[in-house]
Amino acid sequence: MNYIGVIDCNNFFVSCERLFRPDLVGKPVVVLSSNDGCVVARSQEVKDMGVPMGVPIFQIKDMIKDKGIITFSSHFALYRDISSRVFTVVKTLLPTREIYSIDEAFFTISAHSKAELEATLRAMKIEIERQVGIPVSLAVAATKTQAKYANRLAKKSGGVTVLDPADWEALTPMIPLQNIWGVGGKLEMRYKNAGLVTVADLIACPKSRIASMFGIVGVRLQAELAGMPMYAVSEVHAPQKSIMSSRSFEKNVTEIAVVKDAVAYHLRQVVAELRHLRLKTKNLSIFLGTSRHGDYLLRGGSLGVENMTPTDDIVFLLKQAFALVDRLYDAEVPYKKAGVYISGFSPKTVIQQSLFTDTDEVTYSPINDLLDGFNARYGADMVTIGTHTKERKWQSKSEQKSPAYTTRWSDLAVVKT
DNA sequence: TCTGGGGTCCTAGGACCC
DNA sequence: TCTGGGGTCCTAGGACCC
Repeated sequence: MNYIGVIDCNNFFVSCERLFRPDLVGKPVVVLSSNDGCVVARSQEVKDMGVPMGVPIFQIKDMIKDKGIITFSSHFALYRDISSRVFTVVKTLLPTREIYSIDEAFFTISAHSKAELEATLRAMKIEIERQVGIPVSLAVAATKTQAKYANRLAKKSGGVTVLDPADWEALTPMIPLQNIWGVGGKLEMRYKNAGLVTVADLIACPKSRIASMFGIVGVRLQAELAGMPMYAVSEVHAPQKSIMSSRSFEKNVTEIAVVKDAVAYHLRQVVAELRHLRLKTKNLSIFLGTSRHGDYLLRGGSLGVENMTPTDDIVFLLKQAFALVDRLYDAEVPYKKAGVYISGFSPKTVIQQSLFTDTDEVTYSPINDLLDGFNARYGADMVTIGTHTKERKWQSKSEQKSPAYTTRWSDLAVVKT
């Protein structure tokens, strides 16, 4: 029988930090979001204490102190590097796989018997852990959605779970829809209001009713849960459709100059990535956000422009981004977040001339190549363009970051013998 | 006092056309 | 005096994921 599986790293960010701090194995560890705002990864010990995912750090301050929880700021360069090591090994074991996120991949596999498959997966788990040192779980079932659920079971039962169709069918009356991949809080409520609580309920519901109440998303979910794959495992990574950069401010910001500095920073980030991918973009939008917990909740927003001719020119885009800020910015509103979003990409080599091209649009500043050179040599964003204020008043804190063990020479781990 | 960031896909509703 | 309706396209925002 053919199966679809998912492999993922256990407590990935925490496991990455522990890789270089073996003394922390068995101790309670959390990794914080940027701005050190909330918990984004928890070790098993912390999960067992009942600390939920995403909890604001200030709410568990006492617990951190009392129970000796060790905290780290997010360190994405490290996690990305470890991630690529994991997938390099995975590739040798599972040729047909689709990398889905920084810490997980789908794959296909076939086997004659359940016992044989379990033994194969177990051997893979051991091999990955031996080569990279990050603990992983593997689970397989008939579809991606079923496999994601099987993976939850794997985490509680030694890291490997195989669900054949009979296993799955027996489980469906006991699985609440809220535990299913693709069902968040809002959808769970809507299903509940329609009298659908478990996976078995959804499978038994007439397709026409699902279609009229929940649209194409509901129909696909039903099929996946019934064992008919709607989402194939695709080895080729679909080209990225958008690039975003955004960050919360440490404090509320009301000066437009500071907002513009932040927007200029994010624009430099997305354009650097765009140029690295050798792409050009048509759509540029900026967004300004307010606190999610105040009187100005609905005062943020976004605004975009579409260019007839795709571009990767920082000077041109910066001018447009600032014009968007001028239109969106409201002096009465305290902003807490800003970001830049680009989409509508085409390859850099293709010169797509529009019939209606405004000649202003195709100008290209030599500053771009200059910046690329500086960035390559001295690291991203050493040289800035479009900055109004001296300090980065908007920047967030990241006070407990681990050393760059794998991406900076000076932070290499030292082996003591 | 203090609540992440980067993605994807889908849909509701406005603008526009005839 | 009487004042349509259906289709398409686009965009902002919603919902979800990790």
